[in-house]
Amino acid sequence: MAKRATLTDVARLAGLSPTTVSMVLNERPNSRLSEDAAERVRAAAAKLNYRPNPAARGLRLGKTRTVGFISDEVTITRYASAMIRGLLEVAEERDHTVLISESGRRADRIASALELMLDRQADGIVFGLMGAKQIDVPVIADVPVVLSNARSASGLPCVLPDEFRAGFEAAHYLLERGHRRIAFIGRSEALLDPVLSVTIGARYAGLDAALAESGIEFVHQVDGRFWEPDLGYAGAQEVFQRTEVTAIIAANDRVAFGVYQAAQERGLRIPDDLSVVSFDDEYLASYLRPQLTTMQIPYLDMGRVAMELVLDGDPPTETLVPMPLQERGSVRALS
Amino acid sequence: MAKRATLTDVARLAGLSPTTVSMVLNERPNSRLSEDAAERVRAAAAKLNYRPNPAARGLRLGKTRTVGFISDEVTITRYASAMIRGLLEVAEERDHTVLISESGRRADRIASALELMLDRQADGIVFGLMGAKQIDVPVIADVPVVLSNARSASGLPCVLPDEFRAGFEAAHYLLERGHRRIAFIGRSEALLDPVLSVTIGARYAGLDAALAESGIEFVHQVDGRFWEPDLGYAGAQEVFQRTEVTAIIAANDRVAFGVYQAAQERGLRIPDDLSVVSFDDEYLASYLRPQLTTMQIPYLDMGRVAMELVLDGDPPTETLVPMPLQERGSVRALS
DNA sequence: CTGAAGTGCTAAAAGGATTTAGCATGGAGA
DNA sequence: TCTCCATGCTAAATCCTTTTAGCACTTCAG
Repeated sequence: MAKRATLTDVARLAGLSPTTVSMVLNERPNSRLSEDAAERVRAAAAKLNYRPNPAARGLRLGKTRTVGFISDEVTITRYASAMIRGLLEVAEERDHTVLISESGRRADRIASALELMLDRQADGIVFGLMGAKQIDVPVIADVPVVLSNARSASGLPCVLPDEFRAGFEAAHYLLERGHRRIAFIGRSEALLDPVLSVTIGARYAGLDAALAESGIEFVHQVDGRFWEPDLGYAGAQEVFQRTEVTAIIAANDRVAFGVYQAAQERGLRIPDDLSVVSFDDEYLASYLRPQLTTMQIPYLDMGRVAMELVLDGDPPTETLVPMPLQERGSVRALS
Repeated sequence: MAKRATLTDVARLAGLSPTTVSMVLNERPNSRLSEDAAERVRAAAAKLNYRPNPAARGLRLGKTRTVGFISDEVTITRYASAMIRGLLEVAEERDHTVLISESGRRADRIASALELMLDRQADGIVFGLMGAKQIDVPVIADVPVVLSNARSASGLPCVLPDEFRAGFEAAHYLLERGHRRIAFIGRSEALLDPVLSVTIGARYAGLDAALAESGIEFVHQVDGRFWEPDLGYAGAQEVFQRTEVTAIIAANDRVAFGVYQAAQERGLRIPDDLSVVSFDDEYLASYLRPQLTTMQIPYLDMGRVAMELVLDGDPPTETLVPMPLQERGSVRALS
């Protein structure tokens, strides 16, 4: 593989100066160059397969066409990696690349990841969290910063899922299908703390608003802060003992998984005897049988939007991304 | 935030030349500089919070301390993102950063992702696949390339899980605990095609070798190429109808998930009535109850090893990474 | 006493792109 | 005829770091 062609090589071949070549290739607005020259430049560049040297360009421009992505554990866990896909998609569309770094949520590691990105002269920075929480990010003046699925106390621009609407729609979906005796598993005061979640409150509020609109309340609610299958299993058992329901809303898919297990043990068939709706759309949701109807956390779109905001600059304080309903087989319409 | 200090700024403050500063900070071996000068340089650098400009350095050196990672869908799916964690860990230890790009397994997209990385002057490239398959990667002379969880027809250096040993150990684990009547679900001739998998053959061979060592054979095997819960469910039903077993080896965790469902329906309790062992260690494995004993695909370590090989240069043709046994609750020792 | 070797440091070039300032040329207007 | 302006292009500076070549001085060996 021959050495990479430089601007000077192109200029020589085209019989013009590097200045001219640069101007043509960058299509500078106010440079009145002849169409003939432009044509020769383009031909020469193509012939030599010219690629601008990013280091040289970065040195001169102070821009690197690079965006840094720092996350608590988005990259490295399985839940939220769709966020990266969104970031990468947009970056590629806009001819940027993405530098990735992990850091827990320990402030010092965040700071050092950030420093790394700034050292590398990233043109912008996206912070992404797996769960929508509040984080402290050092404020930086130089480059645009956007938080994806997170909020900061300092009011940095952020992208969050529209949990209120999702909560509303989840409940509405059941109500619309005639359900009136509905239980909820996973209510927790503790989760209203922004350190743990900045969106759960909206999820609750959306659910409650939908029920209120129909003039009803949950027939039973199970408190629970740790949203794992255990909670769903025990919670569903509690529901079955206390009252009769036609539907259960689970705080997330893992809780719903537990509900499935409890239902099966009790001989209840989903969705014939019990409808289930939940939140998140983890991959688990499509493995269950019947597959789970759930409100998706839009990691992909949050990634896309965050990247767009960073690249466009001047992002608004808060951007909400819709959580689409994944309609599958766990809900039955009552006649 | 004041403008970033340059080498010249440091030199001025230290009362020395940029040359000297560069030599001190890079600790060049054969430059006999006074300890006094070195001390002054370090003090000045610290005071100005000097960070070398990576673009300038990259321009001069032709190195970027950057490694490109191209994958089919490792980043963007949930299964294998631990590989990235491994890559990032090692990169950080060695003061490198990772550029990430996705591309399906379509040759043109791979080529363009590769071109992107070379454009950006990556010092090395790692290709990572979610499932261990064969891919065609254009051979490049300039930079080291390592395949992680993949093999190429052209014999590029690769890192693969040690499936033979894993197969052997999985079977051995059951045999050691007194199991003799064992079924296997997920045998498939078709999967021996390297386009679909380059490791399944070894997995089978390891299983067979362990049984052979004990002088027995599987009491029943279920063929199946698509390793989803359906196969496990139907396969287990088939096993139960045909014969009596004390243990089932599932081709992967999703198949095992189906086995769990079939067992539960039939009133068999795991591990009391039926032991289950499988492969992969997806996160599903720890959600099942009882949790699944499974041979882990070592994505993290494959990532680490691949990055180390790229950074060290001159990687061997094939490196095997052990697949650790995740010992959980799905196996019972027969008295 | 002279030449060689060693010491501690620096000037200047190189790396490849972008950008500012400005050089010829030709035509239009006075 | 002379000035002015537009046109089409280029020389040279700039971004920041690394590296080569070498300067000026001292010490040592012969």
